[in-house]
Amino acid sequence: MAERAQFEELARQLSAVGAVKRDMGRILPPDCPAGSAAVLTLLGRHGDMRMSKLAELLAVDMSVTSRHVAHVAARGWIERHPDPADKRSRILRLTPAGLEQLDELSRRTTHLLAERLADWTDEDVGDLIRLMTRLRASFGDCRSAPLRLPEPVSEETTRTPAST
Amino acid sequence: MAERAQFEELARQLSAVGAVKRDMGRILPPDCPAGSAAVLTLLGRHGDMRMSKLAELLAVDMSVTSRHVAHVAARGWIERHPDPADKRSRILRLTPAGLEQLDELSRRTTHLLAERLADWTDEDVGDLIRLMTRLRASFGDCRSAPLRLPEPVSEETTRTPAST
DNA sequence: TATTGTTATACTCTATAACTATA
DNA sequence: TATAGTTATAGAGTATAACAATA
Repeated sequence: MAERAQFEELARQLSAVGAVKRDMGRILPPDCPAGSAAVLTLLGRHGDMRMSKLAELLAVDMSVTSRHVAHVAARGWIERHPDPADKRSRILRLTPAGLEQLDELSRRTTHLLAERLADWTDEDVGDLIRLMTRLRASFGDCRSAPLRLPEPVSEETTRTPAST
Repeated sequence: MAERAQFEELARQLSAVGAVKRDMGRILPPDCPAGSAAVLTLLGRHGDMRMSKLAELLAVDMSVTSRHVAHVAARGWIERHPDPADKRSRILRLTPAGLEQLDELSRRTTHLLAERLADWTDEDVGDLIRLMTRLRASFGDCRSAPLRLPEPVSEETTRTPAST
């Protein structure tokens, strides 16, 4: 168990990491704020899903999810299909334009991070990712979905954000 | 240098850490939102300072700092003294009531983190603090260093022109 | 009656720009 | 003219509550 001073420092770092997030937000494409980018990213990683599932992954209220999704859908980046199994639900799916947008997002964030973290080793970045993932999990975050981040690109037919 | 997939994952974690921050925000005392808490914390940690210095530590615009400070001052948690060396400046100082509020803040955040991170070792927390601190340092003065974006792949996008 | 999703409303945080007071 | 700080305005993100459609 850590000490009080450490917890206070962690709280400070959590508060201050907003500056990094804002910096990332400044290089987003036009009409694609952070909320939209998160929607596209999660759909790209986890595939088609319902609103409620997306809200869970975003860890925000469904009303917030609805707004972000409406924004993204209005720009043609996703489509909302009726769920044959439950007419109340809507299945979200990336469009080809959405895949392009997602690729542009990936290119920009990758470029920014590669520049800012030029002196970080692969292991440094991996450690930070692992600890942040664990932090979210410790806060009762249901988002720890089986994300096959490692390298399972066995097939290219599904929506993978066109990396490489 | 890390790889693209790693950078994408880090971007996702940065986006998602907002859920943790919101969870922390929910246990703040009445009339003390996150912005106010950050002001009190930084004054408690670094001692009396001017607005411009506080804005730098907060990593937000001075106008934002001014609003937070006004909120905190209106509740009697800090005082704004004239700077004898520069009459444009104001020296910020915690009041006894501010110190009490700061202690309450510390108690609540420590309690929450101690509960959420019950299975974290002292070293785990230290590693996360170190890496987040380094992350912020690597982004440094992100506000004054606009990033040059790579050229879009094929289509002509409507990006902000030149920006110079 | 419960659940899925949308919409209305309000609040927090932030940046830009215009403004004042002083250097 | 330049700087420290304030205020007005606008935009993004979020949560709560009321609502509609379906289970």
